[in-house]
Amino acid sequence: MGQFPEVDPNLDLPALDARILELWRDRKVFQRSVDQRVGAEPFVFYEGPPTANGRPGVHHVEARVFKDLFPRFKTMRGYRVDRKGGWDCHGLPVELEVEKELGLKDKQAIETYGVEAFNARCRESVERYVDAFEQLTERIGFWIDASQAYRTMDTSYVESVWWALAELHRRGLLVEDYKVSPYCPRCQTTLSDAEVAMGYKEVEDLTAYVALPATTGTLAEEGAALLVWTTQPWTLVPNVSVVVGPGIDYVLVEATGEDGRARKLVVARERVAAAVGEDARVLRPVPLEELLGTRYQRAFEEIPVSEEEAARGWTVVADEYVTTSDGSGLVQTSPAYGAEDLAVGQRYNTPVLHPVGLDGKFGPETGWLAGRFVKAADADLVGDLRRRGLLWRAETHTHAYPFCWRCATPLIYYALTSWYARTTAVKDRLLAENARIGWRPEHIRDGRFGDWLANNVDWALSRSRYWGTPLPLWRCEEQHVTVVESLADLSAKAGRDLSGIDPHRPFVDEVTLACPECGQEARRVPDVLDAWFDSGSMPFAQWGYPHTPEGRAAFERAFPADFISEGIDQTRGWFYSLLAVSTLLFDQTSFRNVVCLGLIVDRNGRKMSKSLGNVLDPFQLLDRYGADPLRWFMLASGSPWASRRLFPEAIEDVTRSLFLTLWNTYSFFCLYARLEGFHPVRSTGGATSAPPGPPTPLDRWVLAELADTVDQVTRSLDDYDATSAARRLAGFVDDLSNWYVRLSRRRFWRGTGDDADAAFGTLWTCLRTVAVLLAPYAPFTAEELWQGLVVSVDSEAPDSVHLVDWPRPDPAAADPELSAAMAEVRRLVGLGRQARTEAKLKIRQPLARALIGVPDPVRAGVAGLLDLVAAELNVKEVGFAEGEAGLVGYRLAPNFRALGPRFGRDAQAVAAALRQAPPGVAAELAPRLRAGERVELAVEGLGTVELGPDEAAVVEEPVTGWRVVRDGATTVALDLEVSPELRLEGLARDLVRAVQDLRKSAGLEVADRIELAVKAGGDVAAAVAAHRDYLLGETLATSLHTAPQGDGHDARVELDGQEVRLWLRPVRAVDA
RNA sequence: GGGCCUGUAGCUCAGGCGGUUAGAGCGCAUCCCUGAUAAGGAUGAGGUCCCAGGUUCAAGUCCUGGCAGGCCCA
Repeated sequence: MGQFPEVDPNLDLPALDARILELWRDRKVFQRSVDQRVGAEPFVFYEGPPTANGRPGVHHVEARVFKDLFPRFKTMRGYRVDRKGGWDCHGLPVELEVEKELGLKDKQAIETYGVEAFNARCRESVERYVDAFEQLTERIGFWIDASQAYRTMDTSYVESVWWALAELHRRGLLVEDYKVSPYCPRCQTTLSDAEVAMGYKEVEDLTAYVALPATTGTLAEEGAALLVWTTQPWTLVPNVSVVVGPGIDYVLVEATGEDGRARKLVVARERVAAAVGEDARVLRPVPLEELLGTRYQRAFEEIPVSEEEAARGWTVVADEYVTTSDGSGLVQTSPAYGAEDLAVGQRYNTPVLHPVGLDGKFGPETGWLAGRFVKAADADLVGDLRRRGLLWRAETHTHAYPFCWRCATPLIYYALTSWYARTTAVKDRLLAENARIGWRPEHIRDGRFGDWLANNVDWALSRSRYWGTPLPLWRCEEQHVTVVESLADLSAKAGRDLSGIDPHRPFVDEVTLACPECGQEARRVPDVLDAWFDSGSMPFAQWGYPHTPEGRAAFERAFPADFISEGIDQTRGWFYSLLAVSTLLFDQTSFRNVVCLGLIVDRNGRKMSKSLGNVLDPFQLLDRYGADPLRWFMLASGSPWASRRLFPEAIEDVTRSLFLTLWNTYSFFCLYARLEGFHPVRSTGGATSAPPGPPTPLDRWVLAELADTVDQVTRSLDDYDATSAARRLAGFVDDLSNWYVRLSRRRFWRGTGDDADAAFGTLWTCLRTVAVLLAPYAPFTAEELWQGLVVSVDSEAPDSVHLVDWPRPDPAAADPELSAAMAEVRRLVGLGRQARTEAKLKIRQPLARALIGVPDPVRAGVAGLLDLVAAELNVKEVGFAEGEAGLVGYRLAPNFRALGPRFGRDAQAVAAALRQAPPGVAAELAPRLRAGERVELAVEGLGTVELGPDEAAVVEEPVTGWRVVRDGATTVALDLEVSPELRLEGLARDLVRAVQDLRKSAGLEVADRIELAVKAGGDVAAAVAAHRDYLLGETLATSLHTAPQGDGHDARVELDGQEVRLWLRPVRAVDA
């Protein structure tokens, strides 16, 4: 058997990390931790692929640490947890990164540069950033198999996605539709709702109330105009109808405008004051029937229209979506530029004017507007309306407007054709499956995510871009669509071998097919796929399903996932795409449990962003503090799903309060275990265990706390609650260090008997178990402890903590009564210290007696621990006040839990009577209540009331003239009298202390023996004489002189008002 | 404008089912202890538990309405 290591009391975590990383590599620990569970029940984890379009930030550490914790925990619990990495490679973010690098400004520039070269650069960019992510992954100890990582750009992955689309098409769930979408004119692409959501900004826009003169009916005869409100004046150019609400009351009002001209306007009754003005005069109601079909003058007539079109448009129609929450209650429509507008246009068969180009600029048919970006034309358009007398009022209006989340260009709503996944067809199934998912936090299920699903709309999949999975759709002149589901399928349909082709643009664009229906040439639909569909397909696409037998087997083994974890922003990103894709294809959710994570923000609660300059570089933090404190911070502070403030001091705090505390305990153990030759004993089962030395109450207490910690940590982690588990574990480490070890120190010195064995054995068991519990959280520190505590002394133990089985809670060790009693003891010690502080009597001065009072339920437990109180308070004797005749008084305390329900509003009166019971009454009632009897008490306003022992608690208190300190029902009375004997004893302790200081400054080891000389007079000399053995024993002195004996270390100290001279010299080992 | 979350000490955060003394850590001040020592501990100051109503014998906790911040969506 080896020896425990020498431990450097200074903890250097970054150096420790490097050591451990090497150990893991050498011993292939990750691989073995998975392999040793061969045949075990699988626990399935899915890696949500990060988009490799930039350097990783601290938020990536957050997600990756959670993705590491639970798989490690489950592995130790006996599951087989395969962890396949993954990378999201496609999509606009990557393209934008490359555009920036190449200085390309728009799609035209990309075409000129060449799609093949552009996509090659995209591929390179992705591969470059993947490297940085892999470094971070290793550095933080995130165990995931990077060598087997799936990449959404790989051929087999693309083929799987093609299969998915083909499958949807077969089932009629992939359709093409003409639809208005949020559109970025700079990127020249539509955006998904999730993308739009990322780019809302508060802006001031010019809004206009416009008076459109009626040209038919009674309104025209009266010279009235329709008042419409728009936040986007440019949409009046392609306007084709005005919509009113069927449930809304309209009126005709007369008012004078800014230009001094009186007008008659049709407006919703509710909106008169807001839209027209307080002084508007209501002339008459306008019934809906009168309004409907009324024709009006176009606001702008730049765009030529045919007679036929003119006949179908520019009339008043009705639809439910009109509200009176703002505007005038009359809404203008331009079907190509608004989703509701298009719906109304289709319903009433209005013309569609589509004068805006893909670049967001007005086309040539718009006359003076041609070539202008629509949003930039608003001001001039309003000016033009004013000149022509059609403007009622214009004003700026602050509202949230969507901008392109990557390039910050204002989006416009724009009609294009797109391919859609018909998620609305499976909406009920989405909702039902969502109900089965274990969400952390739970409110996401019915709140944010459930609402989103309830309002589900079809998923627009088309992107008019370059670097993405090409839509596997080929179309001929006759508009017949052919769907391809693999390269083999493509080869067959194209009539030549294309199995080696890169399934990206431009290569697949060049492949043409003979249409199976009509034989004409079919060309690929040029769009690529929304990258969210790629990542949502990972459950099967990561295995190349269903194109190979191995892929099919792997998918079936690992579907659905037991656990995923990502930022809460993925609710409408990956969480949705995963659920939607798997429900469409397999009619079930692809994940059973999901832990959502909040934002990591700076110390002021602001988002970290490059522009604010408040970004923390994870690599710098790791180099400075090591991985474990950062991991712990992510896992243990606050709520994972709330945004959390991260700054260096927060990590330093973790280091100090947890890791340094643990490290001190560990180095303390190793120091004395080496010194005293302690070895854990191997039991027959092969595992080492604590020796069976008789445990002290303190030993039993700490083992009970340990058992409770194992139990609670296990339960919490089973429940995906990392934070509660971490708090319990940190609490135990604190208890172990600052209570168990502190009170047990002397047992580790010169201790070879049963008591020392029990102490060493207990501490070793605790530290060893902490190492195991800590392993999923802080894999580096846990490993270091395991190596030192176990591997160094037991060659047959697992050679890594990460190969160890998770500890089972030990119900036999749990002891809630002892825990409660010890908590009370700690409260007593705190009160005793307070008494000493107030009396200015330092702990080193022994005192004769203390009397205590504690609540009845813990009394028996505390009785067995009184020596701990005595030792901590340096008091000779501690006793309950009860036995001391004349030294005890009683109070009665109300128990509201019992009194409240029984007495209702009189409970307060009963409580007061109890509290104010005179000492004599309390003294008489107390013993009877304790004996379980019911007693009678006079209560003002109620007469005599009978109370049971559960309704009134007895509090006993010392009533001496001593220093008394109280906290609730806990009381300590200290006898402050210092007798001459106690004084000498105190001086002896002072002297010991001074000698120890000298030993320390002389550089002696803790076990060195010394010759000692003390030159002093008066009481100090008397103290030396009276406590000679104590003095020698405490200072490891073999002889005591009254004067220096030659060379040595000496010091002068002042004790008891006089100078004392100390001298010492180490004794050679042979002399001892 | 809507949905959800959050609001407790100077700072970061705990506070099952409502129960009468609201806690911890950090920071600050004053001390103590020291054979874990470039550690450890104690005591103290510091709180209208965001505000206003309500329910209740009893509200940090439950309800309603506000306010502020965050996230998501219009």
